[in-house]
Amino acid sequence: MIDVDEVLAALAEPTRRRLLDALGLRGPQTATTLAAGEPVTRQAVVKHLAVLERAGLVTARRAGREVLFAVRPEPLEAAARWMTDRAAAWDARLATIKKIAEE
Amino acid sequence: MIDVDEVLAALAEPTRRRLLDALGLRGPQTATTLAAGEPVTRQAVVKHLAVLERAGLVTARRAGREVLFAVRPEPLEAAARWMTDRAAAWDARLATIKKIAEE
DNA sequence: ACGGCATGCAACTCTGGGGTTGCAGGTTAG
DNA sequence: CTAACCTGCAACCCCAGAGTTGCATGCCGT
Repeated sequence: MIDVDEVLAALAEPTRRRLLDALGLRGPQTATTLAAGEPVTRQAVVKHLAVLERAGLVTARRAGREVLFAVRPEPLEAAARWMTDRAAAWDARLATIKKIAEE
Repeated sequence: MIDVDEVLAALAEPTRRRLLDALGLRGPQTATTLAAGEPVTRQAVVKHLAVLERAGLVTARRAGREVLFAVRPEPLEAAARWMTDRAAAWDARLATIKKIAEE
């Protein structure tokens, strides 16, 4: 369901991370509002939000003439699990190698 | 110490993730060996390894005429913590907003 | 000593994606 | 009704970075 590849690609961008922080800190906002706090155009923000939405990190909700974006924590948690799983696997592997080397 | 920005940027690349998987699965290997299992040149692999090393995800160890690369789990764990922290903060924020809306 | 293999360095190509501008389409407030 | 405001679409610029080729350097085994 959650595509870790897309989540990681989305998080690789500093501007996108700042947008997520802004949404997480000050609650749901529109692209225009977000753009006011960023050094880029509204259009650039819109594109970033599209990437974030594709990764499942934000959801868009229409309210009249404006579109509110809100964060969604699940993909972050999934990506974090993906990482800890790999880290654990590596640790196990390294331990095995060390053990073999000691014999 | 560990720069989450660089870790995320490093993990955003599919080839780099595959290289990490190869190293985590089959243990320390040289750039040449790794390149044999990838659809790209050895030079490309070398560049990727440089990025991974800068992020702290791998370490290089010289052994005679070859250079062995090995994974290092710590940066992954740090990045995972970074994510879960943010996810938790968002959850708290969302709960607060929901509570306010209900009153 | 030398042939073979692995690394190291440099210059070059080219595509993806971040950013911009300009304008058209809706919606709301007054 | 209309002016103001926000969103949506399209075309365009630009550069970082992924990838390549070619060659020089360095280490090993025999």
